[in-house]
Amino acid sequence: MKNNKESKDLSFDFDFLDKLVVGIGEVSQITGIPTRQIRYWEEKRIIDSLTEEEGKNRRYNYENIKKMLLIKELMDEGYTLDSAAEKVKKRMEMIENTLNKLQGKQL
Amino acid sequence: MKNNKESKDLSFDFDFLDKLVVGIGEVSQITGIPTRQIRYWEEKRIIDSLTEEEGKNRRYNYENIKKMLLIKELMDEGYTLDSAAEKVKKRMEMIENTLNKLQGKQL
DNA sequence: TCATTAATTGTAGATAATTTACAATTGCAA
DNA sequence: TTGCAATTGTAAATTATCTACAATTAATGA
Repeated sequence: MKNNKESKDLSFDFDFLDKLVVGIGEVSQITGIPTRQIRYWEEKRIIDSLTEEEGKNRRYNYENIKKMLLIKELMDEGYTLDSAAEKVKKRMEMIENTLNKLQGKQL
Repeated sequence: MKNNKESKDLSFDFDFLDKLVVGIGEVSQITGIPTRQIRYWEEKRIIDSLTEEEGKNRRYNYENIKKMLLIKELMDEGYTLDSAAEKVKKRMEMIENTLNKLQGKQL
């Protein structure tokens, strides 16, 4: 069953999350990770963005942001950037699953 | 019971929504409302933003964005801007309630 | 039809935020 | 102390947003 775009009650709002795309400044505010560091992670291909062309401003979706937060968490626990990034992949899959289940239930 | 910041499973993520603050460009992308129109609505005090000082870039939270979407919906149904804005207030309260309930239950 | 008001749209010039690129710095482990 | 990982600094260019003033379009009532 698809998420009904017309539903007015919007118990919660997965459509919103789907459309949610933000710039690097906002990501930095949300996550507490400095913009400089976000660019560095991207440069190292630890994370990626939705940015269309180079030179244009970077864009991130919920998944991107979530990934940064998870990596940050692990690094605070002592992981290196690379190992954290690796570990996060699996965690992301779990989250993806959880979200899908919730979405399926339409809350 | 407070939302536990440390919870790793993050069934869903109300902390995220709380921190979510985006610029006018993103709001425009998300809602489909042109930036020019968003500024106009703000000028008319139909909506508001979190912007700290004038001249700095506008910032919006989830509530702000939701309000715009609701107003847009009503105007599509034929309401005038002012009457839509008025009607939306009540609807916002209902949503606020729903969200609070969900948050209370921790999903 | 004409005037009036509501709603939106256009844009110039100034400012804010982000970009890339090159370089320096810091911390840690061998 | 050498080497690598991770981060940080910043200049100059570019992109995005800002305000302010004005024009345009649409609906309504006289």
